[in-house]
Amino acid sequence: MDDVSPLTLNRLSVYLRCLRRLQTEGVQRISSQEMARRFHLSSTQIRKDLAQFGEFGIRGVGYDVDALADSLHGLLGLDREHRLVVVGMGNLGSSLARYLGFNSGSFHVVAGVDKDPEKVGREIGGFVVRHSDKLEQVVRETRANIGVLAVPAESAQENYEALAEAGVEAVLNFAPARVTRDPRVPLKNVDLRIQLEELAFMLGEDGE
Amino acid sequence: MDDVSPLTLNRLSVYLRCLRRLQTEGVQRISSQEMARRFHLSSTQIRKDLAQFGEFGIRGVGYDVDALADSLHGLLGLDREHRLVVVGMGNLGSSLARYLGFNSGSFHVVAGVDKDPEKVGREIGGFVVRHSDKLEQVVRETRANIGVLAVPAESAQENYEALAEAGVEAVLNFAPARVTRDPRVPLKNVDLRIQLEELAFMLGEDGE
DNA sequence: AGATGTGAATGAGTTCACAGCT
DNA sequence: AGCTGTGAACTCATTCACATCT
Repeated sequence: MDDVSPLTLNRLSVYLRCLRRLQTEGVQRISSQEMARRFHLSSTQIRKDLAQFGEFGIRGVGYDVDALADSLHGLLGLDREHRLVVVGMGNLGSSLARYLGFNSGSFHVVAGVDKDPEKVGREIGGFVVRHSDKLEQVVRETRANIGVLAVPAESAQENYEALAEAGVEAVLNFAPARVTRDPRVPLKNVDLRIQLEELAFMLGEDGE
Repeated sequence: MDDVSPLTLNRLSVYLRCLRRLQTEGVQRISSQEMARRFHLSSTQIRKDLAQFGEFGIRGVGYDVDALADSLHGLLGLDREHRLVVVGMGNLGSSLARYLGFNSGSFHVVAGVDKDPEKVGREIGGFVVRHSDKLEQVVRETRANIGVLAVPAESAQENYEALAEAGVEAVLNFAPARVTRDPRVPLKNVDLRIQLEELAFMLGEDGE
């Protein structure tokens, strides 16, 4: 299993979501074409994407919805429980803690830290905010394995490093900043402003 | 100006952010190489990306930071004011309203609606929540031009259509659902679960 | 000299077309 | 007959290499 492009990976998540929906509708088998039609995907691409990980279908028939959903679930690492620690409990951070906390499934927010003593001690989304100085200890105690960066752009780098140091295995960065990666700690950026700016550009382009 | 790939577009946003940072540091001129080095980008790519929109640099010298920032700012449509209406004022929606409200710049959250009468009337992030039935009226009154979908997956489609109907020019979708596009109303999906699942996969892959 | 802007070369990602299984 | 899985063709994106300008 060489390495998988982020594009493929995103699509696998999408496929899983589509399959979940089919499950709720009681669909048991589906062909790539039918799935493509229903969810506006490409049937060839579905097959190519899946082919990277094995043969999940039955020729002449299609895919078993439950079986494929289970396979993708496992593939994406969702059979492990993932424990998130949020760094920066400002507006964005506390919103994320509350929001992601609900989403349960395989992801749970287990801790939050902030360097502002004012915020330390508050209870948000099922845990008590701790001070950033205690990050390493917090990670150890809660066995958090994913860090969520919700700090201002200026302090993104240092907090990423602190998370890496504290022992998390991956970081999701919401700060609008380019962070230099530690090769051992995968990083994904989620930048809301970029998304908005992309939309803004589209508006300008073709007029109404 | 044919049409621009989303990848290029995202990078333009990144470049703009880098330039803003250079401005705060008082840097007046920068070469593509220096910029690439500082922010972990590719110098060729910077030049190729910019070349799609004109000639912004001075050969032998580099780019004027202020001038280039202004150009990108305009290119991305940030000299217009964009007015956002949030649909679905649950956990995610109200968080977004508060968060995006702060981020000022060219984007302002001017309204929010929800179909739950319980939520109608609350004040969040500078406006009073209105009922979803009034969406068209709200859009007209506030001159909102971008819709933000923060509803459950099941109702994403109908609310996208309602937004299109009500006259917004583009939609940012936070619901984890595949929405069928209206060709007149550009749609961008932001799916936090996909991001988390991508990270989860990376963890599984290489072990620690 | 030094940096931009750009055709040409390479690489990545997607689609086509069909062999092969059920 | 119908649908999967996949090499081959194609399209899109990135990188290279250099002519061009200050």
